[in-house]
Amino acid sequence: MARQATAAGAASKRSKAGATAASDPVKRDQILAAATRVFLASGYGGTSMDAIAEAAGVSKQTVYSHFGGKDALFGAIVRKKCGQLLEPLRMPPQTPRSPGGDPQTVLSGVAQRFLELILAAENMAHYRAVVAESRRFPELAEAFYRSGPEIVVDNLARYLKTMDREGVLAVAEPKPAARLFFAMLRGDLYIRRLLGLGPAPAQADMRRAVRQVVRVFLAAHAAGKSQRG
Amino acid sequence: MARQATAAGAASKRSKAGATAASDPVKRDQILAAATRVFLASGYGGTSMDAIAEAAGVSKQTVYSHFGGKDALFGAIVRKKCGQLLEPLRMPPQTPRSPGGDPQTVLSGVAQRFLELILAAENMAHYRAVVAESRRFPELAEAFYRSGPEIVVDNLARYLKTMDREGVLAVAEPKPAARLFFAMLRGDLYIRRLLGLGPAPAQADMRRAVRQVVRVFLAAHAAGKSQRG
DNA sequence: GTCTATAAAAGGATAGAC
DNA sequence: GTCTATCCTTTTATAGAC
Repeated sequence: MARQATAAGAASKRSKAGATAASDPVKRDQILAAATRVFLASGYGGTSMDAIAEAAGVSKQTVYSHFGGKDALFGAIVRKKCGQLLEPLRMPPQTPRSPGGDPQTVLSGVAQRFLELILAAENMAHYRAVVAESRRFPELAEAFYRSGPEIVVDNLARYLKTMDREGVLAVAEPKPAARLFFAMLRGDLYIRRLLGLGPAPAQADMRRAVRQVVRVFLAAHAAGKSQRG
Repeated sequence: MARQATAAGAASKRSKAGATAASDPVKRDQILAAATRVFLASGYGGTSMDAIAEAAGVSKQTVYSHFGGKDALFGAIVRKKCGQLLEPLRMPPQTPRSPGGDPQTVLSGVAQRFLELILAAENMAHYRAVVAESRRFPELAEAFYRSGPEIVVDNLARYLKTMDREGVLAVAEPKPAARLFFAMLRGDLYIRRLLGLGPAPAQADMRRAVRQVVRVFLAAHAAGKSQRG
């Protein structure tokens, strides 16, 4: 567990405040990267600390020095990936105003980027691991939900609210509508990949899915209607 | 117990040809039931054969006699649950013709039953296990897909095709439309339960979700439109 | 701070009595 | 056919040299 306590009369190690056990950031990143690869490839139960140490090119003891144990290491890699989840979506300058373009264009862009994101192999593996261990690590499941699904819904809901106010779309309940929009994108392509069935979908498949979703969504929320969802 | 055997000259057990290893169906069901509980509660990696034997009230050797090993046992319980997946949906007499009622009623019924099905705790755990081990057991993932998602889509697509032909709905591509319908139902309620967040959804939540999905779906496929999805 | 070597425990699978 | 007892590998975690 690495504790400095016990005989600490007063500041035994004055240099570099924290870092009681290990501090080399290079080794730490090596371990983190290797652990990510192995954990996401084989799952929590299927991964041994030996495998991680070997993949990282360090000794097992070094892994234990940097992270307390298997649970903590798994938590660290899952949390890190949670933090990076939506990075690809922040590429476009994300200006809060001037969304640029008609709703169909905007929604298609959002859908396309979201679909690519959730279909990426690394993110699929991450989701698989979080779901699989959601009982053992409930706090990781919650961190994931808040880092991904919740944020994209909030962002889209804000946009939909604006469109409704401007009379461009009819969206009485922005958040449920946004949730439905993303649910539609987690369709057959997604489930099949999650189960590891068939090859990765072609760009054409993804574009077809995006078109279908946007079409249905817009049909339900055309301006002038008084829909609630 | 207590058998004199050993000295049996000829045809010690002429009765019951097969059954080289084990045959007691009661014990077998005990093991299967216990294994289902433990595997679905703790996952493949988190479950030990000792735990299964104890939960079943038999010795570990008996477990090995009935099923070859851990992998085979896991496969057996997953396959069995795959076969039972859609049983609740077959309750209504499932007459191939005369679906009875307007599309909104029919679709609402389908949606309600499907939502209850996928939100049931046992089915959630089953899905979690299949997804988690889809790398180690690809054939189980495929069996699941064919036992559940594929069948419900085919059934709904057939109905939609009929409605399209009768001019009640406008569904140019029944299967993609059916896939989208069920994707919409795997929405926020579903994801949150899959991640173990919050309590089980109330009936009111489910009905609200069903209403939203059916409303959006019907808006997109109202008769007279020439939608493709 | 990192490595080598080892302790301590758990888990999958099997042998042999009855 | 089922149980008890055991084998042996794997795995988590730690101790001690440098």
